[in-house]
Amino acid sequence: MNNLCQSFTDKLNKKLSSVKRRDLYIKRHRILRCYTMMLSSPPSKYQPFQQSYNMGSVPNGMQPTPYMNSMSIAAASNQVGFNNPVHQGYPMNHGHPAQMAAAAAAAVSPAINSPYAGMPTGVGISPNMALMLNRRSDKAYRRNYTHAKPPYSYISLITMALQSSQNKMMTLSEIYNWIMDLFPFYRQNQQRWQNSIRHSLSFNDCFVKVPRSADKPGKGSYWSLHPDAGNMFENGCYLRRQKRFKSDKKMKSSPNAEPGSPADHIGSSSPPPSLSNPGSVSSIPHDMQGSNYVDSDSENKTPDIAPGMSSTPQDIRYNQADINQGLPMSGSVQNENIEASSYSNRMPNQEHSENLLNVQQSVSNHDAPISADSPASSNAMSGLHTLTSVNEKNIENQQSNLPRLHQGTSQHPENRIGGHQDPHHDLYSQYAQATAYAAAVQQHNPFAAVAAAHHTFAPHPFSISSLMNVAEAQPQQQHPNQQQQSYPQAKDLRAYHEAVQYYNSGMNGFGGLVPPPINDGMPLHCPNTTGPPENPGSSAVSTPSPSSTSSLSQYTTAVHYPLQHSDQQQNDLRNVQNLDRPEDPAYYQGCVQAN
DNA sequence: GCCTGTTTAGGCTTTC
DNA sequence: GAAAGCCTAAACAGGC
Repeated sequence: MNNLCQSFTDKLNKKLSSVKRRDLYIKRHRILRCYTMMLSSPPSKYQPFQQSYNMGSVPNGMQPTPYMNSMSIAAASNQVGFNNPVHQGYPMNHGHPAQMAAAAAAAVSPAINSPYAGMPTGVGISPNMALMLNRRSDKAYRRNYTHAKPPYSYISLITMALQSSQNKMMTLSEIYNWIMDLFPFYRQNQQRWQNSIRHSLSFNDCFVKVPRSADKPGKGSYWSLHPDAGNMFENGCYLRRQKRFKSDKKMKSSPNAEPGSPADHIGSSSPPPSLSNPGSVSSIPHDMQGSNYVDSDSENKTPDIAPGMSSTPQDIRYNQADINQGLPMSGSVQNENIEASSYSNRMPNQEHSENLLNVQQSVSNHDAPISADSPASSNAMSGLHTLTSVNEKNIENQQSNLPRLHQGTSQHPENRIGGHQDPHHDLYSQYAQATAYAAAVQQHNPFAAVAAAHHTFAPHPFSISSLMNVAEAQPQQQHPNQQQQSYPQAKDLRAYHEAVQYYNSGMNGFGGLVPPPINDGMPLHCPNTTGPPENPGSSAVSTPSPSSTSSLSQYTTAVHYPLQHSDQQQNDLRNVQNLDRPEDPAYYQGCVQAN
């Protein structure tokens, strides 16, 4: 009996072992096929990665440094993931040289040790995969993504920097620092790219020079974005402009510009108000500025919009200029500033903007809560009630648009991700915003209403909002022995890495196939099969943290959502990945890595 | 001298 | 193939 049991157990174990081996083989085979296809198409020379140097070699006549030697060590450890320290002295995770070995070892277990742990987008890579990649003669694939050139153009970088600035303007050196702070790649060869930055600033009409104020002496002028250039990167995706901005004439005072408005200070010697009051500028989230799913003729309509959900650049400019004029984002409530926001050439939505101003001003001081009985609160609620009817209509519009979220593949040019359009993102984001705003209004909560109006829901993953929010969400730890660096807080590069993957994914029209969702060699497991919310208007709308799994899954969805591929390509993708996943974004909510 | 800003030129890639 | 967008290099001028 014992022998029988033992025999049975042995057979069972053998069978299980066989099954495991077979499963492992299948998994590896799938992965191999995926990457074989992905790598089979020769990368374009235009892809910035090819310009980044290979590990173990010295590019562009640079002298080899200990740092580069460290990179070679990491390369020898098959570390193709993102665990490499960026630079000695930069406060990145694993950034200390003494942690090099640990970082290299961490490459085989990125889900645990990586600063990007939990990323469902396959940032890690298994030793087998790394070995496979190393077999390729093309050394470009053995690069450290941390030091790969970001996929953003210089114009994009400048735009991002300026958008991230509180004043929406920066000096040249501030732009330099911002870029170096966010992208370690640009901490080298500074002369080269900084020359290009200066060239871009001068050459492109989208950037305008703003003279310094008398009370802020210093070298160089401030640089700002041309107000009409606000939609260069339509939906907040900064990978590449859709169309170059051309100004007929160098920025002059526009007919609608009032003295003191940003436009009026271009080329003038008087300082814009934001210079003397740095905290005075609010901003409509850039991610919503370019949302252009609204009908094209909406410019001619009285905008039925919620704050921050303007449909045209003109509306945005007006709102933002209005806010810039009169709204102190910090400090006490100043009702008199409303008076300062009156324009001679009023636009149709001026009243709307003033209502928003009214609300915003009343709630802008978070340090001094406004009591329900205070004039400020009354003022806020007055403006809020005025806005309510407008927003109810807007929410209806959002709801009517939302079903397009689930319509699957669309080949309309505006829907191409490759064209930096992601209507799914825009619709969902704005619907979420409208819903949250409406809820706040219904609750007579001006604080929440303003927060909702100016909150970016699920911003474009490569927008400046995503970059900065993710960075803030993960404060960096500094080594106790580390000196204070010139870059006070190196940004988390996760969004950048996501952009890198997006760039390589082929979803932007630059070639290549979508890489499989692999993390440490294992396919992702998506437990959420509940599909899209049946009632989009329900409380299902949430506001995921940019760094949350949910948010990242939305990104994953965006990347793997085969919008612009042909049927054949989509079939190829499915065959390669053998995943048979539904195309509905909601399917991927809450994806986690399989054990 | 260094930094900032402008301009010109050439080359590459992608799109139409 | 042309046009557009982008990158890189370089020369030059002016200001600090």
